[in-house]
Amino acid sequence: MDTKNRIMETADKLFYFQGYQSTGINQIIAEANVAKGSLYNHFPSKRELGHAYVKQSSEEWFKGIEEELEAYSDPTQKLLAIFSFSEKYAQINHFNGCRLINILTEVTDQDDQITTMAVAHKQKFREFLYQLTTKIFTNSAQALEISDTIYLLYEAATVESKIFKNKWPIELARKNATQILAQNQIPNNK
Amino acid sequence: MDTKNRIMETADKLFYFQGYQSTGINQIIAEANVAKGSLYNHFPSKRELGHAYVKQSSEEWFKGIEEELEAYSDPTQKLLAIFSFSEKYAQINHFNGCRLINILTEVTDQDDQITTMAVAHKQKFREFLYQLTTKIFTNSAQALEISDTIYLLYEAATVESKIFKNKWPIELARKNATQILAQNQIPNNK
DNA sequence: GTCTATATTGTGATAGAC
DNA sequence: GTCTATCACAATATAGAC
Repeated sequence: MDTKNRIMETADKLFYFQGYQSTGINQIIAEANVAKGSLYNHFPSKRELGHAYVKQSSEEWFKGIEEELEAYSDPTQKLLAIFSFSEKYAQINHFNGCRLINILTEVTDQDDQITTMAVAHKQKFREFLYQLTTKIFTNSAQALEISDTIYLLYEAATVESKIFKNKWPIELARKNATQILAQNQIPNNK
Repeated sequence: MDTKNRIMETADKLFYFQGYQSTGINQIIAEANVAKGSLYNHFPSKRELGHAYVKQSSEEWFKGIEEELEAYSDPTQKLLAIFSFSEKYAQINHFNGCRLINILTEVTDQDDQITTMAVAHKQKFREFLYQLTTKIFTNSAQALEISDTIYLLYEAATVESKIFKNKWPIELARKNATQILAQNQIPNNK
């Protein structure tokens, strides 16, 4: 593997599992077996490496979600499949939560590009859910309310499964999302 | 105000708004107008100051919740009042989220006392909600499912209002919690 | 208890040889 | 492009005067 990829892989592991602020350049170059000069050749600063990490984290996450949803054609099933992805993601990542939320919490500067990119990622996810939901509910206000509720449930599932190191929040979020979609989808034929 | 309180007040402000890892001892003593020796007289290490911060954050939060709920006697109204508290807390704190979740994300060591205390805080909140919910639903399994769902909604509201710097997640969480309680509370008289 | 001064280690970043 | 060596500065923590 080439130098840049070794740096990125090590940075991803350390930024995510050890924390962005708690991880120094020295540790990254040591574990990636790269000289300090080489790192600064590819990334002019730690912040720029952070930007690359955030960009990659977002892209990989959406890639994973889209692959998971590919298996379904029904929008309701697609919407519920996000919780299956959440469970897989959590298991692979030892219940360490969302890369974007984690770094957003660590970088408190609102004007920092890391913050901007993380918020944009979440906004993109909300819109992704809304697009799926409008295929089920034609009323756009109702669709937005339902898609954002599913968004809240998904996010809570991620954060709380990290806190408790357990998948119960994901299961419960999925159950609630299922009920919400079932309640609203078919009008009561009385 | 005495030295210890000045340290605690400054530490609270900086740990919460600037971040625990991003805040150094030097900045705390400078802004609190205290000498380094004085800080280390009261707190033997930064970690111990962190423990005190977490303990105080948890106590203040529960105090705020309990004061908010005092106004109501009906358990359903009490449960919904947590979202009114959330809104007040968010507004006072400039949508900076939960002190416990934030520091939990920054301190990645699972064995650290800060982590343990933050998880215990969340567990205590879950039990608090469960106790209120059992007053409405006698079936304990159903009560747990409903109380944990409200817990998830509350947590998502806090985290997402921090991300978007907006109260819409709190309003939406409250609306969903209202529906869940209404749907289950009164059996359909057909 | 509070202060000044200092010790020690680690940080992000740079210069220049190869 | 990658390396070694080194910079200036900030981190946590300690020693000892008052």
